[in-house]
Amino acid sequence: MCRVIARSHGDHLTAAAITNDLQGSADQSTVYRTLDALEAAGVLTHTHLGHGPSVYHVADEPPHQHLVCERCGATAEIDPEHLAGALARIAKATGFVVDSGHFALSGLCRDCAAG
Amino acid sequence: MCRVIARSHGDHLTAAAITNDLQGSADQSTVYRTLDALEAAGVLTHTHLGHGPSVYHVADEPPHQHLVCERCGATAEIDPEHLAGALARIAKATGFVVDSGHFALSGLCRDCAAG
DNA sequence: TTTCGTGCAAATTGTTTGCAATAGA
DNA sequence: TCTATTGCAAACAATTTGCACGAAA
Repeated sequence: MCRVIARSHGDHLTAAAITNDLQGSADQSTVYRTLDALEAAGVLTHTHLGHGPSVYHVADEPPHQHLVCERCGATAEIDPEHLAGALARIAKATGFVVDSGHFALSGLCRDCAAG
Repeated sequence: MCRVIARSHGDHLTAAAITNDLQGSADQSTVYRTLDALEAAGVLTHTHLGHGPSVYHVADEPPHQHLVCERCGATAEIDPEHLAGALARIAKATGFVVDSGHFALSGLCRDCAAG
């Protein structure tokens, strides 16, 4: 299973996709348990892209902020720096340290916003 | 059911809470269907606070941005203006029109961040 | 032998759907 | 009567759990 994840470097995999890639060599509860362990160990992180399943990716990738279109499901990745100033201000005002990457920002992509 | 929602003005109710408040006078599928209809009509909106159920609130409330602590579940509401500049920049750069209120921002509250 | 990792199946949570019974226009 | 709204139960998706079995220390 680690091979599948290593091979996926740069990708965003769902637990189901991994289970599937493994073609029976590990069952879905094992996949979830392993994913949990790897995440606790700091090797992986997961992100909620929207309503569907979470996606996992290796933690040493450059940080990125996900955008998901509510209507068509299109996704984009942006530099989290875009939010840094706002999040710093929020931290100062409220004490909350926001991890903006954990949940995608949802909205409308250019096409859906235009349509 | 509309009475329950009207009475809740300013609150954030889960579908389960509404069903519960209704004490059997409407079943959970009816609640979801009504919520959908009211949302399509623009009367309500829903927000994903994190992992649990969505919360619904009347659409004419002043807009607010939710913050949820990943560790202890504490929530806070802030003025969405904090994000306006960043979101405008994102829109300009990517075409994405972000609806930051649809998903809460997750992170650590002051206490959990300190601990 | 004692412990750990795994598979399997079943439970959980939040939400949706099919369908027949019912209420309204 | 024809249509729209319900309730009920079952389906669903994503994830978690209980438990017994097999491998490994």
